Amino acid sequence: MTRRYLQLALPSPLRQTFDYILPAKMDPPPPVGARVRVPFGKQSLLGIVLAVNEQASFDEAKLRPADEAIDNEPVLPDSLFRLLRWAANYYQHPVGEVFDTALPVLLRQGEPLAAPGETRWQATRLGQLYPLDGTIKRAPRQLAALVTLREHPQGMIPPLLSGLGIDRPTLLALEKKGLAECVTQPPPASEQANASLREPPLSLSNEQQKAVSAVIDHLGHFQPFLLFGTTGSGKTEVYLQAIAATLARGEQALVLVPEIGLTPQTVARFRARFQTEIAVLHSGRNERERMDAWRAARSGRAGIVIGTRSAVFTPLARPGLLIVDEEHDLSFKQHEGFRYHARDLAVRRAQLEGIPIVLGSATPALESLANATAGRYELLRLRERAAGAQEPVFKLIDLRHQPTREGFTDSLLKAMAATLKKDEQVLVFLNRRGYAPVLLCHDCGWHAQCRRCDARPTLHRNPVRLHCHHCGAEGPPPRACPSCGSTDLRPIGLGTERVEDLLRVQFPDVPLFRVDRDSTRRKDALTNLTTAIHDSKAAILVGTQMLAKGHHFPRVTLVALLDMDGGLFGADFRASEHTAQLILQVAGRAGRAERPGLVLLQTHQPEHPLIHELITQGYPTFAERALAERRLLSFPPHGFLVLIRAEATQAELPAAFLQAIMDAAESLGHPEVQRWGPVPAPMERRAGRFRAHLLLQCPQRAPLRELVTALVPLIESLPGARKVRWSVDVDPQDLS
DNA sequence: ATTGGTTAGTCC
DNA sequence: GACTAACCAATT
Repeated sequence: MTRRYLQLALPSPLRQTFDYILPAKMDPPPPVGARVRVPFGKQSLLGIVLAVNEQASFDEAKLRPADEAIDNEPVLPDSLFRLLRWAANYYQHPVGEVFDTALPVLLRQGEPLAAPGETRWQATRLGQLYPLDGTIKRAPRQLAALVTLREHPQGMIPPLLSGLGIDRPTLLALEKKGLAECVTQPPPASEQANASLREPPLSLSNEQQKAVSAVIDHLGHFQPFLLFGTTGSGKTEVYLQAIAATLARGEQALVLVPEIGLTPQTVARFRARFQTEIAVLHSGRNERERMDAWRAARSGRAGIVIGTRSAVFTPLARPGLLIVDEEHDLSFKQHEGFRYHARDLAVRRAQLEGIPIVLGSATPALESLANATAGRYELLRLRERAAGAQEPVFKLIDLRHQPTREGFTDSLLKAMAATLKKDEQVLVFLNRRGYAPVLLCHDCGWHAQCRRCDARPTLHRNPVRLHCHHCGAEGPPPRACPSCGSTDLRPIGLGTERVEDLLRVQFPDVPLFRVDRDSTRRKDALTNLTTAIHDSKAAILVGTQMLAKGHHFPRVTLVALLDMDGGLFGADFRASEHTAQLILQVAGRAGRAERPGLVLLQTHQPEHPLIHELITQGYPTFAERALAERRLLSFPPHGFLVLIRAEATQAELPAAFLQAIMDAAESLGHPEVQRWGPVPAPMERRAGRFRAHLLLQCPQRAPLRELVTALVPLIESLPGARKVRWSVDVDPQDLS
């Protein structure tokens, strides 16, 4: 009798799999994708079976037997299992940690796959065909049990079986012979996703109808769509009707939304339309709630699954449609650990499942636009705003040679007063929270500096604090200048708190709502603010990008962008793309109902081609220009990037380590891959650690992937690898 | 001698 | 990452 071996993915940062002896008691062996408990050093860990092999790939004398099988069926469907293995390879991340990120915490701790009552016993294929007059005749109880199971091909729940006098040992004996199995089965039709609607669908414009039909025509086949529709053009209704068709086929839909976009309003809109159970997955839910939602999705009970980034890993019993809303949003990329991009993985998943995927945005990522132009995605345009709503009008206010009061020009204040007088609302956007970004000594030029970062802490007023937004350090501001003793310390620059103060003086009788991370920290604060805003007539809303995403304020007719100049000249190659997206998102808040909107942009650069082209020609023209620039530089999507980061408390270590990587890479060939660095990170010191980068760049994906695949094992064996924190970021979203 | 703190190596 | 054996240095 030859020994067999389990190849496992274990939750460990080591980029390898581990082999264990398959103990005799595990018969039949756990299937690929099942959880197994094993000893690991002095610990006991749960691993995922990647393969059952006839041979070990490790010194057999050192192998230990596995302890216990947790499941007798795979935890994930095959498509998802393959997605995760592919992702571990693509993102060069340890496969064990990849599975760890993808599975609910409770499942990783050994919680049963099925909730109580969800397991069913059934005859296996062999059990269906097995001759009843053969050897089993000598085991009458097993024979009777098998006959009963054969009569119930949809499976039987344990209480029903014990009611018929069939006990567990008998069933286990049948299982051991491979004649019966205990599985978590899709629930019977009565419990399955319900396709009927609670409320009738809205009527569609021609464009919307075309989009819905295009998606429905491809149900059952892989096809990516880019749904490019301006704010208010009714993208959500397209999703809803495509989902309705998916449910009608008895299939499930998975909807990914940005972190900030998963508001109770979003979920409420889905609940109002559909009869089916909706599973919701986001960071605000506790582990028990996540586990329940995960099970509802996996069992097929929930027809719709809505969630943020990590929900892309939710198993579906009958996958039918994938949707990524606001697909350009940065929150789809994980910025630590397993640095996956949920939008990209969603496309890959749709391909593995053989189902359509819709990427929706008013301001698509340049990558997605390029994919549409290249014909890899089918472009669905929604140009008209719904129900007669009009496009907002943009106007630039030249900040040069103009007196400003705390950042406001006179013409802006006048426009605000006029709007408020009509009982309409004004939205003032400034992407900087706190009171002022700098605290400066007027006598000697000293300014406050974070002790652990190369950054200035932001002054907050309520409570009065100096707060570093990069490392979280905070403390009271000095009462006198530490350098010269002067008490003339002045806040320089604008944050939302300061704008709030100024506007309360300027418009004392108008309700003012500030919406940023600080004002919405308390539970339900955001909900309370939005309802208060909806209940107000004239009002001023001051806020950061939190205001720009996902919320509808029908009374807002004037949007003021105080200062977008900062974003335009950011060092990062995506800075202008993100700024353009932000400008249009904020602008999209204006005039959504029957009232037309006005958008005022204050800028020192009124002739800047980006701003000018964006507001006169629109996003597609801007995108064309931006894509042409990217092509010249071989930046994404006309080239591919891998960023290797290193950080350490000692200043020289990161650069030295990265230089060692450069030297190691020398012997690996692939001269077509460009290497930049090592260079210090844009903010060299952050949270007390010095940081440096190495950028690998190549117009083609393949050579870059080959180089990185060969390089990562070399990095791991480098002597300095344990002295610095390092990471490999495939397709980095930013180069900081 | 004992404790505490760092370091290098293993984990199948 | 978790764990440990090995080492060194300061503390009793």
